[in-house]
Amino acid sequence: MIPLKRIREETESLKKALADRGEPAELLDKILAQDETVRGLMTEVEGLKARRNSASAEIGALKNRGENADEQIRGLGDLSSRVKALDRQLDQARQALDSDLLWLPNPPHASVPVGADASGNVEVARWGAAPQHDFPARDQHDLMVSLRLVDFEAGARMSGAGFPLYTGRGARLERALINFMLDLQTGQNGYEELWPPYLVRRDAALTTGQLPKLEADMYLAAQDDLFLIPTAEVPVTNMFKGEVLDEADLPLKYAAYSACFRREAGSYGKESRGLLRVHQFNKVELVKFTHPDRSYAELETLRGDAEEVLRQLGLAYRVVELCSGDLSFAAAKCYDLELFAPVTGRWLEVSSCSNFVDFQARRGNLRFRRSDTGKLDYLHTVNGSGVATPRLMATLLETGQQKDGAVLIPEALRPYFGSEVIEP
RNA sequence: GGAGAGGUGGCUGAGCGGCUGAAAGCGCCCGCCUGCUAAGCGGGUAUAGGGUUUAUAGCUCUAUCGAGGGUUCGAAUCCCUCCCUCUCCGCCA
Repeated sequence: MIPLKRIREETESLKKALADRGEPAELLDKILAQDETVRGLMTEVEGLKARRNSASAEIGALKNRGENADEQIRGLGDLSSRVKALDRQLDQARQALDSDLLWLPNPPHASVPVGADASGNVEVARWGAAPQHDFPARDQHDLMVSLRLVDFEAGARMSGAGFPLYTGRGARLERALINFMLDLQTGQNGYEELWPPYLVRRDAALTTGQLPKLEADMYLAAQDDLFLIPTAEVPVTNMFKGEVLDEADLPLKYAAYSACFRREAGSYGKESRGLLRVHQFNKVELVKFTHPDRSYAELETLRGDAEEVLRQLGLAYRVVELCSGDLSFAAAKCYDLELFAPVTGRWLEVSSCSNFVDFQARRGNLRFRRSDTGKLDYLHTVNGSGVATPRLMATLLETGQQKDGAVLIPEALRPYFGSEVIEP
């Protein structure tokens, strides 16, 4: 949420920032016009209210002295009904304005490269090298099927395409990955572990920016009007909704495992083969509540914490800074971590590390008290996956496969998986 | 699912038609005092928005006691609807 004052004062720079995102300027103009209307009505109704209030105070004073106030009361009824009518108009105008404000995306940070779409993204780091297999290597899908790690057909039978059923060693490998990542983040990286609810209320999804714009991307449990979380970011970011934190406690760092549910409407075909794009998946999410002055520094370290997962597993990856046109709705700046899947031959996004600055904090009313001034201020939220498992498993399998059809498990994962190899 | 209680400031908690933007306590800030610490004393301390303004200073107005509606000249206080939380019972992993 962008404060109105800023929209008024920095109209032109905001228009440019939104244009960089590919967002048309009309919405901003509409908001400014509505703001004019609201303020005009406000001035009018507040003047009337001031008159009404002072007249009422006089009546109160008279009555307290036991005097008659009938004369003063007469005539105020008319004023009151005018106030009521105007108030109604004002509410309407304000509601229209507020709901439009919720559709404005976060303007990109000054450091974000300008670009129209993913082609404008900038690679900022690269690590490791994927193996060159000197045998006919299988892709992630074929490996999962032949090693019976995932039963895609059975999953589809019960839930439809995109709901993988992990079986046997596949289920164990999935569990190993989750435990490995949680231990890493809660251990050496110092995050506190959380295990959040998977269903959230509307207002929680509004905080993080899924609502109102991205409602169609989420599953809805209609009977109770609860959304299945697309990421643990949603519940975790809301854990301090409406609360006031102490400045000295910042930053707060949380690592949360959750299942994630995404409708991914309209994205089928080659992109979704195997585990490349699914409706339900597992993920360890990292969330930080930070001081406004520190959020960009915290974004860098969070990105490092997510990268650490990939490094310890010895997988080749790159870091891509998203350009303005590819940023998600709520993000001001974002790095994607992409694994290289050697057989599929593509870079696979396994994490988005974003700074949302005060955008989510304003929507969710997440505040802290400044110790120097004693004043309330919005904190900043930073989060990223650390990381999502499906493409991680896919890359792990493609990378670790051997000539004989077995898959070598990375050393860091062996204590969790309980074995160093998946035999054919 | 059934029955009851309740939602007030950073927190606890009074108030139940006008003198209440809201007692008291805690916390926090400033000052005093005590060789350190603790205690004590005095003062201050809600948020948002509009107007005015060079000003995020000041002044002023308005709103806010879960949300919305109603009664009234006037509502934290009375009435209605909804949301949420808690307790007990039932059901269930």
